Amino acid sequence: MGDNRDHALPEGQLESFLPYQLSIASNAVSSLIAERYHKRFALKIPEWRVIAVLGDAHARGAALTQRSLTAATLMDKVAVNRACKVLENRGLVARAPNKDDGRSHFLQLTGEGRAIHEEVMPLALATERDLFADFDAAEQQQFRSLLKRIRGRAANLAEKTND
Amino acid sequence: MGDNRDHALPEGQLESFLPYQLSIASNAVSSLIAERYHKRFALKIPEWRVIAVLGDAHARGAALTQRSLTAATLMDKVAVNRACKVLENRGLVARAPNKDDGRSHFLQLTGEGRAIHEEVMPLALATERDLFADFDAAEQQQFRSLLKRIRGRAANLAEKTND
DNA sequence: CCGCTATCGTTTCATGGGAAACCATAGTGA
DNA sequence: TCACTATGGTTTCCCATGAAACGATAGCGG
Repeated sequence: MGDNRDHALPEGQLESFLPYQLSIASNAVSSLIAERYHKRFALKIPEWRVIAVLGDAHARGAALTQRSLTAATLMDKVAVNRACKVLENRGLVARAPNKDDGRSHFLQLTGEGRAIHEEVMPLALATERDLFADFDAAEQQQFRSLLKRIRGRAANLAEKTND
Repeated sequence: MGDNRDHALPEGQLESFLPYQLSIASNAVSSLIAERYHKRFALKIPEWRVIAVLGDAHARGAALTQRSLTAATLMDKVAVNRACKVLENRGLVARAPNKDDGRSHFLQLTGEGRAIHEEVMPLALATERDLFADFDAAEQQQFRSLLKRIRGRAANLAEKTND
């Protein structure tokens, strides 16, 4: 028995475990994006998401509270708050009082914020294109649909487990 | 104009951004799994992964160093070390000296560890089945393949960016 | 054998992110 | 109007994670 040697694993069960594959794929993608945004705009992903949503809102002539940002980004309200503070300090976002509710403010992109948004979105879309360059249209659609189903399924199972 | 009101977003650009969908789907799945493992075995995901790989190795009569665990799980060496320490303290994993290299040890599941492994794997597979219950075989295969391609792509782009 | 460098594992440190506690304001019912 | 509860936002605390520093051993070249 000197066979107990250390060696690399030839395709263990972990490799074929779908949630594992999902996790590492997602991590790889997130890392790439985080790196690009950080390098070019010194923005973190939560901040970028807020900009994306606020830019969207601005195009529709709307301003949003943190509450609706939380809903729109699926991020934690703390994460939203932190991102907003950073963006406000950088002068990319401004707060306006909400006369209907003294607890909250309306947030919107400043001129500078919109300028960043104009640059940021193309980088996002370019990165998406880079990543999915060798997916044809049908595959992209399929991928979207599979992800959505999985997400629904997981949420569904989670609430059942929480009893 | 009093149109600047706060309201939920009707399908912004973020919603359709594929990396975003990937991220939230992955989070939902990971949370579900983490919750289940924590509830039934008080194991965290890194610990579970180590058990999975060591169980695999045991079936092949092999013992592994932390180094190869790191390679096999794609986790950080610190994460591997921490998981191993926890498992060792719980008596699920034992260290044997490595006579060829005084810096490392061979790790393997104890009897109790194997017993847990026997319980843990079915739960993993059941969860996988739960999650992908409404995917037919072709869809699962497709999903696997798409994930693998994306992962490769992202890794590829990342190294190009790191220059 | 003696240094020099590389590698394994461990510890320490910094950062990110979520949970819970907290404050202020809103809304509701007596 | 006066409690009482609910909610938006903020702060605080804690845990998970990865980077960097570190100690110990290995391996290599003189």
